[in-house]
Amino acid sequence: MKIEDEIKQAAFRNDHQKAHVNLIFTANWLQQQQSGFFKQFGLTLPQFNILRILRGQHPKPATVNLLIERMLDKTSNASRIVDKLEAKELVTRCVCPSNRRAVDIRISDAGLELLVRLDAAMDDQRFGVQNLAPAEAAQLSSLLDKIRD
Amino acid sequence: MKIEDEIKQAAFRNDHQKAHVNLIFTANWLQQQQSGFFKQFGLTLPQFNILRILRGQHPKPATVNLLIERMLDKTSNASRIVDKLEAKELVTRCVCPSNRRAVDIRISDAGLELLVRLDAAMDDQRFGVQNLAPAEAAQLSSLLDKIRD
DNA sequence: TGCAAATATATGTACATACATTTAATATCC
DNA sequence: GGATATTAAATGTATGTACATATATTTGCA
Repeated sequence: MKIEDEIKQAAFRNDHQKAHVNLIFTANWLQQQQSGFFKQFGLTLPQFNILRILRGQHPKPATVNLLIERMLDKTSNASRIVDKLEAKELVTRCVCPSNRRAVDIRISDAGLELLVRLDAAMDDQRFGVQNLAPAEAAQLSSLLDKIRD
Repeated sequence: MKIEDEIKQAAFRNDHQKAHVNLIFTANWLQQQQSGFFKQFGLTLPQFNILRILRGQHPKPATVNLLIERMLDKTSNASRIVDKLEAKELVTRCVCPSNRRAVDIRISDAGLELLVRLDAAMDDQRFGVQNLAPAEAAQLSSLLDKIRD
């Protein structure tokens, strides 16, 4: 659906403003699609992102600092998200032996198993970007890169 | 900067996954740019969005329902955002005379004056979408519309 | 008329975000 | 070696988000 109809607003001032609003709106739409998906597995999107980073490190540990660096949203509070994952026993946390200020965080076996199930489910799930032809997807990435220049 | 470098991740599985991650990342980046901007004026982004809707209605009142319909993020809690705006005396709220279940919300003179200052400041501010040529901005909108089909 | 359903908003709870501050451990410099 | 600065993580507070529930008002129909 065109963005004008989607948000029931009169015309935009120009193509830039329209693209801007469309970008915020669409990313939000995508995030809602996904959070509904993750909820089936008892996870939130940030929790999933952290689990995925931990799998990338596995079997090496990650510190909170490393999580913050790698997270898509750099300003969020990794420490408290790890709290929730630890409560679900999807990760382990223990003081780093070589630097007792830092904390070694590792994905647990239960966490790895959960991600396996998620991978399978995600392959079945068709998120919106699948509506684009491969060339269109590449072009979208290129336009987005330009915005952040 | 290319998205691969931005999030320090190895190659993506395909153009679709890359576009997807890029979309979430970029919209987040934009929102952070903006929320820093609005903070100078003592507002958050959702508060600004609601003020803008109220200005669009002015001098007619809006109800909470109307705000929810018009807001970009439809699931957020308009009632409590109006609480904050009311505390700053940027809006007024009173029971609708013709339907005492509903509440008439209006932007105050102080709210209108704040938006005038914001408009001026936003014209000076160059958000990322300005990096795109007009045709590119139009194409971005068209790609985003396709994703939500 | 009176009672149930629908509507408009507000409130409660859990979680996430943004940002400042605190606590503890380590590094640095004199 | 000891005071000070730096670093890593956790915590506090205010705000926003998501979703369920509560409260009040109006509507509609038996």
